[in-house]
Amino acid sequence: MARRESEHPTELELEILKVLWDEAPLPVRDVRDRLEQHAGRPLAHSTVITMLNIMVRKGYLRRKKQGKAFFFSPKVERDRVAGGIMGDVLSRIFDGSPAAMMLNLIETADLDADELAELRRLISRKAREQS
Amino acid sequence: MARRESEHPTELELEILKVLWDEAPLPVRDVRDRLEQHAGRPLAHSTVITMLNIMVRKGYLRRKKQGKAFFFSPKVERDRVAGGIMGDVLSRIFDGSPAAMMLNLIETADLDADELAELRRLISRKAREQS
DNA sequence: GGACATCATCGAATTCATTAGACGATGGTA
DNA sequence: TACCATCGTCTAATGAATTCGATGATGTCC
Repeated sequence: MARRESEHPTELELEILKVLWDEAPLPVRDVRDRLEQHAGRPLAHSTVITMLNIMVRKGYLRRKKQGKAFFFSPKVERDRVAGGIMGDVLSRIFDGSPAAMMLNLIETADLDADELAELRRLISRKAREQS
Repeated sequence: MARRESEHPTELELEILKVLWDEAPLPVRDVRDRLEQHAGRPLAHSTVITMLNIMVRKGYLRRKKQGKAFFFSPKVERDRVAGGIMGDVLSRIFDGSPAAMMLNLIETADLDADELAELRRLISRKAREQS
């Protein structure tokens, strides 16, 4: 046996999603251009089509014919994908402890005073919402 | 062409690291047992050996002969691996914005008041350290 | 010493992710 | 209409991750 299909977008899939979250629907050619510009990823036209079709099959994208070409749009929300990946990291790396994850974040990411203040603000707001 | 080797431990590699972070050095047989017990991952003996050797090659583990069998130990620290993965997610998913990452964490992970309070405490402490 | 249990090496099979060329369809244009 | 630019499908190659059997080396015990 071997590995099962990943339950989250793979790296290239994520790059493509980011392109389409920024702007959609887009035809293959434009996706290809933006991948090269923004992600520094020069790919053959057919490579991009293949990826896009796979992503449609996986349910990440939808496609619709406009004129003679297909246009692609995200079918999954950015926050949902991010949340899925975060939840995965949370359980797999930090054994489900948000505090451990957060601690690692504030130690690893090199945060300045403003950023720390903003994080604290976010937490306070969340705490108020809950009570 | 195809994908380059992952710069972080893969899923199975991470399971193995977790076993060895808990207790090391361990011989293959014990690693295998713990993978089955803790991670619900029943693998053939040779499979585990293969993985362990790959991980030695990648620099994740070191091995030493004790008696007739090899014993394996982590060569990378838990915090460093976690930090590497977090940094990767931070840049790839959240475009390098810790605040965005944090926001997602506190929205996604279902945190109670105590946990929120602890997170705030962590941030305050970090802020004090910096000033 | 010989049988049996242990342990590691090697090679190989599978599957997913990535990459792209060959080829055919289609529509516009000279 | 004949040619060219576009666009999509299909097929296939490569490599990483995972999985394990066959095989051989090395002890241990009676």
